[in-house]
Amino acid sequence: MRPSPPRRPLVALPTDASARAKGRPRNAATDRAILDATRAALADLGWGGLTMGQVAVRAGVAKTTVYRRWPSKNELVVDAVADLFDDLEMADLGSLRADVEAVVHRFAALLSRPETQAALLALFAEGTRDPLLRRRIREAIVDPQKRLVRQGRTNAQARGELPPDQDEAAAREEVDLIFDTIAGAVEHRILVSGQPASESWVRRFTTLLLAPLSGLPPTPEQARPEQAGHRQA
Amino acid sequence: MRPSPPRRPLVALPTDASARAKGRPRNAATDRAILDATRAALADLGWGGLTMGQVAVRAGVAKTTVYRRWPSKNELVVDAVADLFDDLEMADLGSLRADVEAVVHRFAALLSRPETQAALLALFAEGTRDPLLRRRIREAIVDPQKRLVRQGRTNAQARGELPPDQDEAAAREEVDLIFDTIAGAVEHRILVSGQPASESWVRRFTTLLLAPLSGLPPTPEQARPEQAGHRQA
Amino acid sequence: MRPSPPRRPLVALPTDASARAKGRPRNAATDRAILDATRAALADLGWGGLTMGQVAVRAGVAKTTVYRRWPSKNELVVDAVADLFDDLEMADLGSLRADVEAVVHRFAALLSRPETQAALLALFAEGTRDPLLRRRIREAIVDPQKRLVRQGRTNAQARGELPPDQDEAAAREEVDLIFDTIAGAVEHRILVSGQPASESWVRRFTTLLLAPLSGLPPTPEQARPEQAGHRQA
Amino acid sequence: MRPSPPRRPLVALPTDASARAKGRPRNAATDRAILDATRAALADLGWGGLTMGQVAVRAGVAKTTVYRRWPSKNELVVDAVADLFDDLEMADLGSLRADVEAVVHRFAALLSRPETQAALLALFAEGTRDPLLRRRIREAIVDPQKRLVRQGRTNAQARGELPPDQDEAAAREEVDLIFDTIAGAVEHRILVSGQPASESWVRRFTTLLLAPLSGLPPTPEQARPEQAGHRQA
DNA sequence: GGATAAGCGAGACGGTACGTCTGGTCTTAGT
DNA sequence: ACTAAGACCAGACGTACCGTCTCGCTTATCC
Repeated sequence: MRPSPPRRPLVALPTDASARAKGRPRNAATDRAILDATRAALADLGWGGLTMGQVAVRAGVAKTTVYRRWPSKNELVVDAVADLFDDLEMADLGSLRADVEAVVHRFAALLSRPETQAALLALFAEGTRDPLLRRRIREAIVDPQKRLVRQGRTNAQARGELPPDQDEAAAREEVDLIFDTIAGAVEHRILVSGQPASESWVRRFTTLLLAPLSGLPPTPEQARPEQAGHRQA
Repeated sequence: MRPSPPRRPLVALPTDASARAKGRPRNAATDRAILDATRAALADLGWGGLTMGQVAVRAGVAKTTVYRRWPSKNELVVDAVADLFDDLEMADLGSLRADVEAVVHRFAALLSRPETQAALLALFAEGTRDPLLRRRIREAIVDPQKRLVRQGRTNAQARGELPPDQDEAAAREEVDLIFDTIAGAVEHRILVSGQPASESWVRRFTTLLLAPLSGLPPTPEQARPEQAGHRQA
Repeated sequence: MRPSPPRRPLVALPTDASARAKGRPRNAATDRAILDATRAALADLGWGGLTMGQVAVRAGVAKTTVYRRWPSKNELVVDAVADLFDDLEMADLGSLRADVEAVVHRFAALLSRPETQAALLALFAEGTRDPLLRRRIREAIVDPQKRLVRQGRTNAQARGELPPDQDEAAAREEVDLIFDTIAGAVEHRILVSGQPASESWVRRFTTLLLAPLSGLPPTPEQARPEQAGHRQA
Repeated sequence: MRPSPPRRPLVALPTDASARAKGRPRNAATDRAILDATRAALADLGWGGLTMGQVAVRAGVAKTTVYRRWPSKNELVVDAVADLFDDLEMADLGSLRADVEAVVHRFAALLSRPETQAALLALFAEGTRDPLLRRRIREAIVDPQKRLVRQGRTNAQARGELPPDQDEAAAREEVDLIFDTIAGAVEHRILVSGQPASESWVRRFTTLLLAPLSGLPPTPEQARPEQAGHRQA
């Protein structure tokens, strides 16, 4: 759960624990209720149908109380959705391929939830116009996922499947590339093409991703029709 | 430009040239004016700021006239944006790598236009809830791009860079995978991460895509720190 | 009923009967419904409880429709209340005293209606700050009453009870004085002191008003305890 | 300044000097600050613009503090305005006419102050619906003025200009009539008609009021155009 | 060439949500 | 007990668009 600082939810919050806030303190349970209501409303009504008033009603709270904590629908949804992404974790299953497949599956599962579907692209679309929102999205939603890529990399390096980083900047670019490719492909597959990230699709996609790692074709049982000597266009 | 049938712009349009419409015919220039106004408004105001009323005003046309031709903002924007994608073409530059890089560049250029940025993700987001809209998006925007992948494949097969298709279904799955990967990665890079698809990024991404094609490392100048010696391991 | 011109309800309305209004014409019945709803709401809820939303609901009309015709509560109430004053008429009962008593009674009756009570003073209070509103109140509500004084005067002059006007300006000042005195006294009696304008009170008040007309005491049956023998002292 | 009882400013205030209040005593200066702030805000913003919050801010005091002392805007304004009326006093200038003119002038001067204008009619309007408020207005504002009429009467009786009261009830009715007439006429002149109570107007109005006292026309220099034998309609 | 029919512009209309404001109550900490 | 500060609920505010409708007018084809 994103914290909900007294006045400026977007900036760094020193919250000088010493400086006790004046006046009546905010009800912490209200934050949870609002975020839950937001997710429920998103799943029910979609992005377009989501209104601050609806959220307030569902949370059993006055509209002003919602606005006091989140200045707009965008910020609110960022936080509501970010919660969903907090659960993502990198598995360490003993091989890079297994780890990648696992994370792709988890990401796909997340994108299949109605509240995520309703919110994610709409949020990205808004972020396109509003740099502040984009930054917030990045911090709350995108970067935590990027962390997974980094961690998977580190794990693989520890196992000797990948060489250690030599150039810091190059490593970062590599992570960005891998990340954009994974996230973009899965999102496009599920949200735009509207097809599920099936077992087989995930296997093929992982094969594509890992191809640079070996001059050899992947192990036979994963390589299906497309593998015969040439893999793709 | 999408044609604009008298009543049902979404379904097949017989337009039995024989059955001449009764009453006063529609002004064809109005279609163009509306679509242009839509794109301009998108670039200026973004998806959220775009309203049918604004479009009408900018097109110098009555609101009813817009509604008569497009039943809603969604449909209107699909058509307005689809026009932009009509220009995409597959180059035939003599090598698969060159062709891929070229098409990625063109796609990236398209996604950098303000009207595309404002519209594309928002449209996809709406499509998430409305299957009809999703189908329409697919037909008008996504599939034409998929065609590029198919064509690039065919070209490469003609050159001998790729083997001929053996299994129809497998080939289709292959195309889908490649397409989702390219489209998703570029969209994510530009629209979500907010970074340009630089020369270098495109090169590295293409290398990733084409890796399965060879047990050999890519040409030296593209091979940078991150893979040195490990591609073949 | 105050007319309700298409856009500027406050200014003179040429309404070049020739220049047919563009667009869909307003529904005339809606004007009536709104004004009726306003009076009903005033009587039920008082000035403070009256909201544009309530009026709209009671009139079975959208809030925007109310705002389209009257820009604010003030203007709306002016018109709604003005209707009530349209009924006031000067009787011609054969004597100035009878005429005055009749008009005072009618005015008092008007001020006893709940909708008038709720509205009149509140309206005057607002007029205190807003010169435009004051002018509008004067035109729609106050002046029509002043007309009664003038007409009563004319009638009395015709009967020979009053001498003809000699000085125009003086006559106007005289009318103003009489009018402010009558209106003010009745309003204060009913609305501030909260006591009814009883038969007896009206008689005594009329006596006070007409005293300057004669050096003689008023007719005996009206002269009651409070003046017996002392008027002439 | 109205005293400010610990809890119930509306009811009788025993303030048993013996019964010392528990806890921290109220700051008496705060009462003054709040009432001053109320008058200032009234003059600046008018009745409609006046809010408890505004008053609190201007008085440099917490909203709760205001509410603790005055349960609502109405009560607060009654007290704030009542202060203004405390200054009214009956002069004793040697003749009834002079006394009446003097008191009318003072009353008119009071009604010309912005804070009075903003408050008085609005208060009366509210009183129309709320009997408790009406009573409070009467006690705090209206009755003190009525006292002036009584006192003027007594003075005039002492001088022999008026006969002594014979019937208690009749005298009271007489006072009420005179009072409603004076107060009403001046209020209407200034607040509704929006014209000043000029020297000349006051003279003519006084003449009207005093006419019953003599069968003779008033002294020549006061009797202006309108006096020639007949005074008015 | 007059009937018929649709296109078109203008604006009324009933709705819904907006984001803000105020009122009045409450809940804290500090005096 | 009191003040100051601010959270909180409730609900009105006036505005913006929505998508539909009702007009008067125009512009075509068809009989």
